[in-house]
Amino acid sequence: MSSSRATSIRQVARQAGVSIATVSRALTTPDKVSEKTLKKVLAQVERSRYKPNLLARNFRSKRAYSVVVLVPNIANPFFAEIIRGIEQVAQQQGYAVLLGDTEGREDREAYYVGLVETRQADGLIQLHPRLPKAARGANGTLDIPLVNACEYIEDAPCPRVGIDNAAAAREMTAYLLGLGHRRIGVILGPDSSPLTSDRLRGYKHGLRSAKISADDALIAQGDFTMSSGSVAAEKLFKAKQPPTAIFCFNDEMALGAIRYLKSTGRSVPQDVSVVGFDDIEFASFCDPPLTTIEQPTREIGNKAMSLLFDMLNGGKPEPTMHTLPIKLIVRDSAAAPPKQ
Amino acid sequence: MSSSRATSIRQVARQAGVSIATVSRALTTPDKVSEKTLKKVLAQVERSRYKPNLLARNFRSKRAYSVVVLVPNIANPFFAEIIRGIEQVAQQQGYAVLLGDTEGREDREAYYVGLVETRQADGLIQLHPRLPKAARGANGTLDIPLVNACEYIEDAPCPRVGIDNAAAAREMTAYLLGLGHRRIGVILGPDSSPLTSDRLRGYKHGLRSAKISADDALIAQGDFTMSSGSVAAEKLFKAKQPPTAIFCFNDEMALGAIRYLKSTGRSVPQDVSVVGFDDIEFASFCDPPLTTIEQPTREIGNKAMSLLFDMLNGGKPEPTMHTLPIKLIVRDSAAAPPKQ
DNA sequence: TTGGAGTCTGTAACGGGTTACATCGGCAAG
DNA sequence: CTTGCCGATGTAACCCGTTACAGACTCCAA
Repeated sequence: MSSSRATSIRQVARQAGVSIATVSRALTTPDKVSEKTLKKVLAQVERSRYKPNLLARNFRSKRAYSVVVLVPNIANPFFAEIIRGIEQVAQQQGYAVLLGDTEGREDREAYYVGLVETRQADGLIQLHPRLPKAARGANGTLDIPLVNACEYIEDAPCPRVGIDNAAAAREMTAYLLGLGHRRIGVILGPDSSPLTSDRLRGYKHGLRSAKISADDALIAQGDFTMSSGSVAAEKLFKAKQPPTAIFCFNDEMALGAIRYLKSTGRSVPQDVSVVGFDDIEFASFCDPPLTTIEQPTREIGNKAMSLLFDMLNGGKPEPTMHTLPIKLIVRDSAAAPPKQ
Repeated sequence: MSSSRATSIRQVARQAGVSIATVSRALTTPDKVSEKTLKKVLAQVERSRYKPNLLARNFRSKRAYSVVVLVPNIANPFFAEIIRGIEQVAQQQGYAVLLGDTEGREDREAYYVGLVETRQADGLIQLHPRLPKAARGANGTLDIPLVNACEYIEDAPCPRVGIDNAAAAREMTAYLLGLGHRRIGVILGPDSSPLTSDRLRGYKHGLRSAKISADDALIAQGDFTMSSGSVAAEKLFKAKQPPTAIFCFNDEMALGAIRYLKSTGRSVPQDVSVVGFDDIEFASFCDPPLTTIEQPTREIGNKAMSLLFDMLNGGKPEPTMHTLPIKLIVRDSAAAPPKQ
């Protein structure tokens, strides 16, 4: 709060009896300064409680040393974990993380892209499936350094990091088939999400491998919220031939589905099996503990930030996909189907 | 990505045939420029896709237009909601939010305080109960603009926003007493958290009003995690006279307690009532839906940012407490105690 | 016609660092 | 005793905006 102007490098220089260049060097490249001078300068820095003004430093170096993370909803624990991963390596590399919770609104998205365009931030990590309009340059290439995580953007000209959603869904489907299920319902994410179609493809592939044909009556739409899970489950169970297992494309919807099933007196997994996707923290604490797919959230975040860092340091923005491994977590929400 | 240097205000000025000052004025104080010139300048700005370098602007104005939010764990949905509230008004006021997830580590805390000291950020909102060492100046006053939210800091010389924890706990205790409970256990948060002692005081006050004396065997320690809730519940129920209701000082611990109780074959709320605190999103979706205290998270965030904004604009850092109202949310996890 | 007020515009200083380049001194080799 | 090299230091330009101040011009009243 002290309204007195902060000490500047010039004052420190004067009081230490050296030039400002020497002070600057003492602080940023100490090996370019003789030991004697270094000691003298650092002592004075200490004495006058000098803190370099990073606004000035960053201005000079044309870097903000911060990156924006665009996320649809920070209150979603899955995204939160990824952000922790991002922040972890950002901090190691001297970058700060600007939180860009868009709450799904495009104007906010544009606002945060604007931060990069005006150099308040150096790059952007996107957890959305959608490429911000503003980020796409005239000729189709990227205008700003951007990395895409989790939800991938179709043919975006930027690095992506995530998992093999199709393979994961196939694995889960195979697991349910292995338990003896033949009618497996799915609750999808929103249409706009490419990973929904990947997971759906994996699911269908899994069924096909077991020579089971997909049935549209077993497919319900959700939007990754718990309440949508309840609604979708209800729809599946109002059909003529309800499933014996439900594969939800995220854990929240699985929780919602379980809630609906319990409310109708069915028990999980005795009557119906329910599995999720993501392995959020609550998945292991709900009742019953959820069988699900664990995503390497930390690692996704770490990797995304590393990739962005490379781009910021001259790396080419190669549009390669970095696939990280998932793990099937077996808990108690899926079991063999009830005997007829 | 374009490595070509960005267009500067000088180029725009030259190409528009005016001085740099005129361009600057056209963009920041358009009413100081004649209509004709304004149009000419803006046209050129448009044509050359000029974006002012905010690094330079901020440097000049000695403001970073960003604030740090220090949070112990962003993956905690309660904190996430508060951050959303902060971000909402930050954006309105032209500030960016730097995420400071400390993961409980002091070095990270110091790092983020450093961002403010070096002017990469203008102020700090703290969701921790602890005042960062670095923030406290020589004479006990604050060195940096700081606002404290949720968890308050004892005698910190800064504005605080939160709820009346004692009153909330008293209300919840009264509710349980009203249902007929006489042996009400509590699961506390960590000792370091002042709000734990406030809630405990409210609980005891509630009991006293009903002429019930507190029993230390009914008090168990937790740390706000789900697993600690399970452990604490176990401790309470291994005692000679277990409680008929448990008041957990947050929802996660309540979920953990419920999980333990179910694992021992007890049902909630028929055998034991369990209530929480915070009203996180999962509270309404667990089984049974949790009776709890709703905190006005959005509003806490909004208010905290407004207060910080005022401080940054010359307001005095008055150490006043801003108390926001809570609401008792009755769901299905508490009922009358079983008849003996 | 002149003075003065008011509007618009331009010149240039400024902010607080970094860094290219120049300078200086010491020391070893010739 | 030079010369040359090298490490340490200083000088000053530079980054890109904002803004104080001054100058030019218009318009109107005296």
